[in-house]
Amino acid sequence: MSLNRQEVVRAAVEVLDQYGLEDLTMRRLAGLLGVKAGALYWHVENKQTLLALVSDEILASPTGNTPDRDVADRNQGLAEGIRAWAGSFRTALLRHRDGAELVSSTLPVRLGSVDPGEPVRELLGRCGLSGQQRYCSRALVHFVLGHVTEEQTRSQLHELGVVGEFDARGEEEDFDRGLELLVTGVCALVR
Amino acid sequence: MSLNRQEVVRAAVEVLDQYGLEDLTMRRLAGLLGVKAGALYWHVENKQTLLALVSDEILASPTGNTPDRDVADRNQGLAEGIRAWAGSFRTALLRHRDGAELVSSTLPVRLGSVDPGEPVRELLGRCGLSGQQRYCSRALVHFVLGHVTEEQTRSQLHELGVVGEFDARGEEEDFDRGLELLVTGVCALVR
DNA sequence: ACCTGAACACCGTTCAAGT
DNA sequence: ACCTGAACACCGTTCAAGT
Repeated sequence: MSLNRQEVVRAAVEVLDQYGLEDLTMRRLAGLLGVKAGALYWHVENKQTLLALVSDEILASPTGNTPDRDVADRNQGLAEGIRAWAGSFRTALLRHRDGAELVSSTLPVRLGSVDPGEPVRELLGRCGLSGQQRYCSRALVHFVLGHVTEEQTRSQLHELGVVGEFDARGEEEDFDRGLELLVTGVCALVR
Repeated sequence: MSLNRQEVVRAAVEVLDQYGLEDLTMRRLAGLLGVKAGALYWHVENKQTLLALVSDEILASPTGNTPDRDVADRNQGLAEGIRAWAGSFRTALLRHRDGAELVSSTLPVRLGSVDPGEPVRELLGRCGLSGQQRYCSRALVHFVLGHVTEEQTRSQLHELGVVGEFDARGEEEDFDRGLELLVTGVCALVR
């Protein structure tokens, strides 16, 4: 029974969840798969593309946070659409240890095939903001990734006993209120 | 003539600018200083704190972008104050190769002593938004770091001939317009 | 087709021992 | 006080050779 790309990626997600991004090494992954490190290079070109595949897996997983399909068709719909997108994006990242850091590191390299900003650009297009899609989606994606990266880093530092408090409720509040700043800004663009 | 902490940090900034964050290794840094790698541990406790010191150096450097002192005292002053802060923050990051990535990685660990969000919290306080300081400054810092990280990564990929176009003018436009979304959102909080 | 063995060129960090 | 030498326990990647 031989390996294939999918199994390698799924095992990588397991290593990520158990040991974190820092300890997601080719040798450790090979160990979990009962194989030597060199064998992995038959299935993936290098570590960077493997990380891009893991990133795609994280972003492609459904979150149960999907918006009502027909809510998003005017101004109130724009705000709700952005909130729903941001919520499910954040949820997807939080599902895996170091999810936000991994996606952040992998995104600008453009090796992955899933673009988390795509749904929000589509939404903006439907709301008559075709000329504002690029910079609005960039701002929104950066906000979510930055916020969740900080959340996950702090929660891990807390678990290691390094830092004082970690208030999950407060983190979500800050996320929602910070997002609302962008929602207000985007909605103000609509005539 | 023996080394000291300051010289180590300054040499680290040189290595960063010439070789990038990935190649800022203790061995390479030691080489530049004419010393063996182990010697560095007499001056800094470990690599992570060294990176925090480098991050502080980057953030502490003046940018010539400082705002007019007495513009920032009402609503128009709030918007202008945020723009000035964001501009000088971005400029400081752009002064060094991988500046944004370094600061991002170092910030949540809280080993550094310079907090880039501090000036903006002070500004918000002066404008009657004391209850909104934390989440507003977080959103602003995440936006700037995320945007500049993407700018620097893309510009490097472009130099390596990996990716198509890199339009510095367009990047700055996206930055300004994205920032304006947050400026609008923050200003809407003022009664 | 898929994997092993073994190497190459690196890492960060520690620590006895030197001066 | 400050640094060397040498080691420890790792990395990602390549590639002849095996099956």
